[in-house]
Amino acid sequence: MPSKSKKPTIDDVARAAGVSKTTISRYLSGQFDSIAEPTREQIKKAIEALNYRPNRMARGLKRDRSYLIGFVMADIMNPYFTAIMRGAEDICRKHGYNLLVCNTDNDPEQERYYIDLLQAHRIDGLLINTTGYNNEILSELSKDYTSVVLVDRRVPELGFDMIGTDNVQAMEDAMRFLFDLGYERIAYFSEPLGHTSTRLERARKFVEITERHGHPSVNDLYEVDLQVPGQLEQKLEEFLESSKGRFRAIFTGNAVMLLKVTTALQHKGVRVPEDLSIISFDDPEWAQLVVSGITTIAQPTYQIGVQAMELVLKRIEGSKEPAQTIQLPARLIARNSTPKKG
Amino acid sequence: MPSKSKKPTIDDVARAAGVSKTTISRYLSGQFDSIAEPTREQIKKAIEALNYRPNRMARGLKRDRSYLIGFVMADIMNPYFTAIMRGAEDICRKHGYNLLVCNTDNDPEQERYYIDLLQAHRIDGLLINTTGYNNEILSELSKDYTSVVLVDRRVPELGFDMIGTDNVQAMEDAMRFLFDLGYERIAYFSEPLGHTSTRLERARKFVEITERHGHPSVNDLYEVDLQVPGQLEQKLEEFLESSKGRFRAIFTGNAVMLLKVTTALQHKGVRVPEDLSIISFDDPEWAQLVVSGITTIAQPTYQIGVQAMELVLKRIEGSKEPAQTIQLPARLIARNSTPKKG
DNA sequence: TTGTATGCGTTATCAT
DNA sequence: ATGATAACGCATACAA
Repeated sequence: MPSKSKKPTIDDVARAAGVSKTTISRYLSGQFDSIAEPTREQIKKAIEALNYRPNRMARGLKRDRSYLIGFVMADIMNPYFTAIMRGAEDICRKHGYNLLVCNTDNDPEQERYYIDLLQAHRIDGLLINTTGYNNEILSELSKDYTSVVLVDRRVPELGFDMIGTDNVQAMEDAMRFLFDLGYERIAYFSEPLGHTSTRLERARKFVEITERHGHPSVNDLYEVDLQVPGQLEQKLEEFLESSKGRFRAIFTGNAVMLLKVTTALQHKGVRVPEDLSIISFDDPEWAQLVVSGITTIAQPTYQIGVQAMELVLKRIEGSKEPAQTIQLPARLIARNSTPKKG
Repeated sequence: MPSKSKKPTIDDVARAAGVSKTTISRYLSGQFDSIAEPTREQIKKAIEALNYRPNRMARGLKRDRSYLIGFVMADIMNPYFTAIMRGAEDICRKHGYNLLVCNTDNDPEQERYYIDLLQAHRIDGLLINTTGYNNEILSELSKDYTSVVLVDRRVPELGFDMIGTDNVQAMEDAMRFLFDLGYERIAYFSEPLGHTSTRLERARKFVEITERHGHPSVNDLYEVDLQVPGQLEQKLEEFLESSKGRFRAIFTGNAVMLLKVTTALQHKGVRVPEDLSIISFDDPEWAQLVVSGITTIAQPTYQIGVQAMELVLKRIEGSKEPAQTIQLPARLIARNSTPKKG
């Protein structure tokens, strides 16, 4: 048979079952009690025989629902986002929706492009980890009936549901942990703060706590752009020099930074924890293996994904509750990279 | 204004621009030369004023094209698949398509569920890393005009395009590398072979090469189910015992196994590479950090994703070329975990 | 319990 | 260069 074997439609099924398409439609939407037993059987057989799958584009057009949910993240290769995606995907599947995954590389333009595309697909909901530079667009999106949930990064003025880690609490726990251990000098290495709420919250809290303890504060907040070759090495050297002889630690803002710092340290021949201690946000799978265990702050990534999806689904089902901001607690995992002084 | 601000349609634009919807449609599909300059301007303005986005469900219904591409993988949290996804996504975006990401956990039933759902969305193409238990379904899918490209795992009887790593060559390179170094005993640790072509190819080749060299062969092929607690530790112990005193190495089938093995070894107090050498398929970011560098076989994951997407797009555009199987070369990265004998 | 008719937002055919 | 109209596959209001 030549290639023109198009997919069967509801009309084909109706014909095969000897009833009208309305009845088929009823069957498809589960209104079994208003269908006679024998016809129900007929329909079932016809559907199986034809291997019929209702066309979601047609259904979506009619019902104004796509059963598509957008997932827009900065970097889908980053295990942090991947874990969130995994959680979101699990819930999504359970509810018969599909995930449209988009990668922005933290580029506002790419983000805009994708929001447009997703709008064209008439997504029912959107999970987004926004660059923070497309607020007006996001705001309009929500006016058009699309439920938006902010993931990881917050944008208060948008009034959307938001879910992420409790960064302030996490930072406080971590700093207290370090001070209790006797650290005299702590540097915080972050990617450029920009408009990224996560980075901003952590950095600000770091400065605040560090000042409260009479430490050099701002001077030990290092913003490094990992795209610029040599920048990390230079700032690292800067800190190592200025903190020579002190009981010191480097605190990295995420697993990417941790990997880079650890690698650079290894090249420099700096020993962890003998010469320098390390602690980091995120808990990559390899944290326990490197330098006999790196102390980390594990974020509930999977849970964030799960709850974000649950939130958006609730909105899609019509919930009109006021927007909520959920901050899940992080968990500090002490390992050998942060010993006690002495 | 209350919530009923539905999205503008092509009719709204037509009205606003003072022309018929046909003309708008022409404009949208880029047939500018058959539209007068002034009307073109009108239309442009109207579209911007209304913030109009053509509805892809409607367009899809009419043109029988969804601009959606399915991406069905065993584990979207595994960096191996993530890297592939990243490559696929990059190409996808360039062509105005969207990725529908699905996670199967290697479960045939979940795979079936998703194939169904994707069919309902009338995906134009599918990238799949199949469990190998749904061949008939996949076969029918392709009859219905859906282009399928196999990623990573092959299923010859399906006659689909396939792209992955050249496992045979990679295994040969790695084994020669080890033999040249003087290894007397090599164990291969794989996840359960099942129907997974990748695992089968590597394991078979391992046995073949090992026999050719007069080694114990099959006995040193370990299939371990990581879900079963203690199984890895037990088989590890088995090998360590039986190979005591020999110049030996463990070869792991992927990064997941490598992580587990390395962790277990660390707990056992086995030193790498003093007591035992290690080499692994995949090149996770942390490979260079652990035990002063683990020798790996890096697969061209990003490239696989790129080419897989390019293949599927070519099919969507109508290519009728015979199905091709592309095997990209892997790259052995020698590090300190595999020293020379003596 | 079942069927008829209309419309969802597009594109395509055929006119003008 | 532009427009009227008929599909695309489904859901729904209204009839019977």
